[in-house]
Amino acid sequence: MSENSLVSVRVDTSTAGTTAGSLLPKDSAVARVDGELRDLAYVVSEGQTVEQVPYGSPDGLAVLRHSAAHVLAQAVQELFPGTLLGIGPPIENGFYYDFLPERPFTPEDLAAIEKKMSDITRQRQTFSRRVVSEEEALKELAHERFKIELIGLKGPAGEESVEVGGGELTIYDNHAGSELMWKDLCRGPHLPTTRDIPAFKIMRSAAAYWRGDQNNEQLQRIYGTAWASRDDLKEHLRLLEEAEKRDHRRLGTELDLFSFPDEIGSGLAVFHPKGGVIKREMEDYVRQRHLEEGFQYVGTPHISKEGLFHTSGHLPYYADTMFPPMEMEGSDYYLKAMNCPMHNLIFRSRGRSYRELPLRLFEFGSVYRFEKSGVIHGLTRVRGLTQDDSHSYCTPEQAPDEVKHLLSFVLSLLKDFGLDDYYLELSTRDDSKPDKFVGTEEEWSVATAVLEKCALETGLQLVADPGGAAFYGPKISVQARDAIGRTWQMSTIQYDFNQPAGFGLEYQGADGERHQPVMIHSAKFGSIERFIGVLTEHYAGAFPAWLSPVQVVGIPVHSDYDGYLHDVAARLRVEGIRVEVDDSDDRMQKKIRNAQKQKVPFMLIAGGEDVEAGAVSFRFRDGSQDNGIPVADAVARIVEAVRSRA
RNA sequence: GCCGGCGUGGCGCAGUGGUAGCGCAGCUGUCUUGUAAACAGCAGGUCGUCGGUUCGAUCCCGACCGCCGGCUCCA
Repeated sequence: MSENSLVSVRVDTSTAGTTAGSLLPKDSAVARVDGELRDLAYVVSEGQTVEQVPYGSPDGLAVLRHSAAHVLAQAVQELFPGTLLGIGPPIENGFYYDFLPERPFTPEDLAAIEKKMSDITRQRQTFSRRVVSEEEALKELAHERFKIELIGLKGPAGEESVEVGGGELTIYDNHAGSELMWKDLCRGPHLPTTRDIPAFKIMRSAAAYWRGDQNNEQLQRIYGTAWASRDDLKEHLRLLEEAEKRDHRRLGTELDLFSFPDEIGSGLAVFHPKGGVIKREMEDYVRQRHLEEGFQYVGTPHISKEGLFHTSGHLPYYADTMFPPMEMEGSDYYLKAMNCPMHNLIFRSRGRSYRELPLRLFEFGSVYRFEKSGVIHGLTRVRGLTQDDSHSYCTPEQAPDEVKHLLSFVLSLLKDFGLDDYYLELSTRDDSKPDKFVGTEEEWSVATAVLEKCALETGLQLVADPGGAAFYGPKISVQARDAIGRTWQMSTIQYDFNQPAGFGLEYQGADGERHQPVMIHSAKFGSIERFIGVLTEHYAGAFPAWLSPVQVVGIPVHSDYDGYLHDVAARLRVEGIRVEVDDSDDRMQKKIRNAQKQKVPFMLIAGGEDVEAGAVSFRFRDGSQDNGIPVADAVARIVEAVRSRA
């Protein structure tokens, strides 16, 4: 990321032997010397190129966050002697450090730790780098068993972590004056002193498995955020607050859209009338679009005898994530976790001709997945969900066109729901775990090549996801970015050569022979529930008019005009508009406030002036107004806004 | 599933070893005139569930259920 405007110095005879920092402007966090990040204290030699790495640059931020992580660890060890260190890398927006304390941290502990960190930064302790041999490192860090483990893991050059680089081992010492305050195994680089960390804040503590493996010991992780300035920190905290206001779980309650009654069970949502409106509008629209795209609407039950899921191959693989079976009349019945097996039976219900292909079946299929208790999250991770699920049965030759067809269909649908910022992900099999995937290498590479080619043709960014495939075939997924930049897996398109074989699916070809079709699985929203959750956050609850539970609220300036607005409402209602008149005893101002809080797209206000003119006055969600609009025009305007899905 | 935190009227929150309050919402009444909160009164909770400690538990302890933050996982 070396930009032209940044200072770049070539070391000559006169500057050789000085430090990198002495050649750079004050706002440099570290230096880049011949492409490598170095401490500002790095002693340069002739012929080297020294570049500035400002605090606000990506590398500068990573360094200052890493330095903040060190300060955190130092604070923790000063307050809680005996606490062992894990790792402490910079991450997006901040940093964390993992610890093994004698007892987990309390909120009070975190406050004390933050205060101690401030003390350390005020002391202007220097970070100084020291190269050590492996023997020295093992000796100095003998009491830190996690660090010892990392030293043991030190691989050849190229395999690097924040603790141990590929080449040499280094320890960073923190000095206050000449006194050694603390040290940590670290490859660096760091800011010159603890005082140079411009702004930080401790955010939360949580548990994390050592080296990310749930078979390992669980450590206590402390998360912090750190920035190049106080203002940046404030802005970050403001964004977090903003995100919290958009949280679909909160908006779901405030807007009376849905809830999760404890009595039903974890991860099982009920949609209230207002959420039901959104759900129905989405479903109606998507059903219509599927019909237009050549899909046939079908219906299947929620449960099945277990044999079906053995045939599909799901049961031996995914019994863990299915609800346990119910025994009835000598058979075990399972709640379905996927719809494809049942669609396969529809395909197989009679002989099929090549003339019917691609045969496209579609339904809103409700499935149940026993997600682990800790992963359930609002509408985005539930145990009962409805997929807008389709299966296209086609010849292998037709498969590429069908995938392309589905991709463009999916993308146009997302666009209609205001999501137009996305990238694709290609999930492939993990060759090191052949037992998790069914089918031959040949089949996988054919299927993967088809998906990859189609994905690349969209011109969208394509990200690899090795090992992320379903057991029966590779997958393209659409990762959509919402209004505040978070990404969500929405649509999926999967190429499956396995289930057609398992179910013995076949069609009669033009040659009179029987052939096996391939099937392309696709969910456009993914799950209706998740999509509603994502849309809620994307729009911060202010849904476009066509999806709004209440599209128009009539607000009389005085109760004398209730009747007039009821007449206006009736004219809207015959156009299919969801309209209410607030004829309660509240003042007009209160009614506006209520409608505003419910994020109603159109408020129609009427007083004496409007009645005389046969008009109404618009107030929009953004607070702007358009007064004295003739009723016929107002109706037309609202109808148009809804019809155009604007 | 794991670690930690939390669970008080519909919602948001106080609070205490001697069976509970506030704001909003609700109901009733009096009001209502131009773009984000009129006023008054009333009603509403066996303090998540089940055990235990105690003369006595919403408060202390345990289990379970649920929620939250992470980790792991996500066909």
